[in-house]
Amino acid sequence: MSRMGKFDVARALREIAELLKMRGESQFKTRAYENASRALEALDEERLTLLVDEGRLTELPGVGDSIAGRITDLHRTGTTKLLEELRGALPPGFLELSRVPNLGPKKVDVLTRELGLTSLEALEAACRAGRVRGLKGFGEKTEQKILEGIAQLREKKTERALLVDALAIGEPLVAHVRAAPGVARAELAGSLRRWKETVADLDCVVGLADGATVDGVMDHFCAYALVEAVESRGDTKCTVRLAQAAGSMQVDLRVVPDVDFATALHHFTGSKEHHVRLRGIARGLGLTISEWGLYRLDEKGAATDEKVPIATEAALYERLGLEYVPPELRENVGEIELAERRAIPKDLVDEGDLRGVVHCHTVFSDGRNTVEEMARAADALGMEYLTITDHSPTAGYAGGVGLDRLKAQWDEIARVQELVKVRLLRGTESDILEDGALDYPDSVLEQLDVVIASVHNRYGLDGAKMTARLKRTMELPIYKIWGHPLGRLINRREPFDCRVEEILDVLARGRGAVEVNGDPNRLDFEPRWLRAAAERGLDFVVSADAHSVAALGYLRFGVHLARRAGLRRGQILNTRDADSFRATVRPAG
DNA sequence: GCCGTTTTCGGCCCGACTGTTTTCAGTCG
Repeated sequence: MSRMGKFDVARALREIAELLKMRGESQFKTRAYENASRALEALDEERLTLLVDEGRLTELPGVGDSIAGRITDLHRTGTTKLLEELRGALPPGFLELSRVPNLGPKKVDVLTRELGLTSLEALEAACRAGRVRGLKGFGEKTEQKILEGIAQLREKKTERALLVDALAIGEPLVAHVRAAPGVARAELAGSLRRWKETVADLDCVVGLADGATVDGVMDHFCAYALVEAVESRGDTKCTVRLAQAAGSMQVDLRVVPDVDFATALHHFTGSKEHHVRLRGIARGLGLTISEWGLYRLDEKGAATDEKVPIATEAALYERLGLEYVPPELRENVGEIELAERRAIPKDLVDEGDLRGVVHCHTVFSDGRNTVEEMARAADALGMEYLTITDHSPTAGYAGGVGLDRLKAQWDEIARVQELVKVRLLRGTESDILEDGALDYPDSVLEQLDVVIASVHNRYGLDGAKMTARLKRTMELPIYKIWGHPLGRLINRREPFDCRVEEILDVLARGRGAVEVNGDPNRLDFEPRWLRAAAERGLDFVVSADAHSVAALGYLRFGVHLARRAGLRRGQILNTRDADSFRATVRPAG
C-alpha cells in the first residue's frame, strides 16, 4: 500500500479507534482517534500533504504528537505500526463474534479465551450444548439471546433498512401511537429524522399528557398488529421487534412528560457525535444535557435538580449560544462551527423549492408509464417542467432508445405537450461508454434540452481506468449532468472505484452539473462528495430518476440528501424556472 | 490521546435496561 489520501487515513484512524475499543481502552482515548479522523475528513487533500511534509499536523484540532505520527505513517506508507499490532492482537473470530447482537468486546473476549470459539458455528454449537452458561457473566438467558442473535444474523435481519422502507413502516406506526390514550405528541426521531439513506431501527418519542400513564401508552404500542416480540420494557423505554416481510425491524419507544418533549426529541434524533459536542459546549456554560432535559451544574460540576425549561429544539440551541441546526445536518461534520458563527445556511434547499422534475424514464425505455402519464402526474404535482430522459442505445438491457425511435419520441412529446400544462423538455440519460464518450452523435445531443451522463456498465474497471474514463466524459464540450455518479445501489452494489475529486476538478473547469439522485436505492452522491463538488463551485440538479409515476415522489429524498450536504436553493438548477433551467443545461455550447 | 483565560494534570457527555449479581458490569444508543 502506498500513499493514502485523506479519506483513507481517516478510515484507518477510525479502525484504530474501533480496535482500541475492543481492547477495552478508555473511551477518551478512542474518541481522540475518532476526533482526529473527523478533522482529516474536513481537510483539503493538498493541505494534508503540506502539513505532513512540514511536520505541522498538530496545528489541526484534536491532533497531538502521537496521532500526528500515525497520520504521517499512514499518509506516507499506507499503514502504521499501531494498526498492524492491533489487527494482529485480535484473536481469530473476534470480529465475527462481535457481529452478534448484545455481544460486545468483553463478552466476546470471554468466549474466545475461555472456550476457544472462533466462528458463529462454534458459538452456536457451544450454546446448544449448554457450555456457555456458567461462564462468568453468562447465564441461560444470555445463551438463548446469543442463539436468537445468530439466527437474526443469518436471516440478514441486522442489515440496515432503506430509508424509504423504514418510512413506510414508521409512518403508520407513529399514527397508531398518536391514537394511544394520553399521547399529546409523537414523532419519529433517530437517523430516519436525519434522512440517513439507511436506518438500523426506528425511534419514536412520545410526549405524555398530564395525568396519563406510561403503561397506557406502552400497552397500546405493544398491541400494534405488526409487533412480533417485546424485547424489553422499562419505566420510560420499550423496545419491540416488528414482523415485516421486508425484514424485521426494531422500534424503541420513549415516553416523557410532554413538557420534556422538545429535549427528548432532540436527544433521540442524534447523531451521537453531534450530541457529544453539544454536551461539551453545555458543560462550558455550567449546564448538562441528557435525555431528560437541560440542567444546571453545581460548582463541582455535578448535575443539580435545577432544570432549565426548554420548549423547542431552537430554544435549546439558543440557550447553548448556537444557531438552530436542522436534523439533516446533525452529524458533527462542521455544522457546530457554523452554528457558533451563526452561519448555518438560511436557504437550504427545501421540498417546496423544486420547480422541475429532472431525470424521468418512460415506456420508450425501461419506464413503466407513458410520456402522457408522466406528464399528467407532473402536472398534478404542480411542477413547471419535466425532463424526459430515457436510456440511450447502448443500454440495451433497459430498452435504450435508438436513433430510429428517438424521432418518434420527440413527436410523442410534442403531441402530449398540447395536452398538459407542464413544460416537457427533451433529453436523454446517455450511457458513458467505456472510453468515456457519450452514446449519441453530437449532432443529436445538440438537439436535446438536457443530457444526463451516467455509467451503466463496466463498473469493475480499476480506479485509474475509471477515473480516466470519467475525466474524458467530463471534459466533453457538451453540457452534461453527471448522473448517479458512483453507481452504488444501497446494500447491493458498492460505489465504483475512481478518484472523485480529480473528476470533479475536470467537470468544474468544463460544462456540467452534478446530479443528486433521489432514488432511495441510490441516493448517490453521498454528502461528503456533494460537499466536495460544492467546494468546486459546481451546480446540482435534484433528480427523481423516476421509472414510474409513483417514483416522481423520490424528489423528496433527493432534496433531503442535498440538505445533508448543506446545499442551498441557489445551487440547485431545477429550483429555477423552465427558461433559466433550459438555458443553463443546454447541451450545445 | 488531547487540551489549557480552570494551563502540564485532571478533566473529558449521558442514561436505560437486562441479566447475573447481591451492588453492578455489559451493551446499546
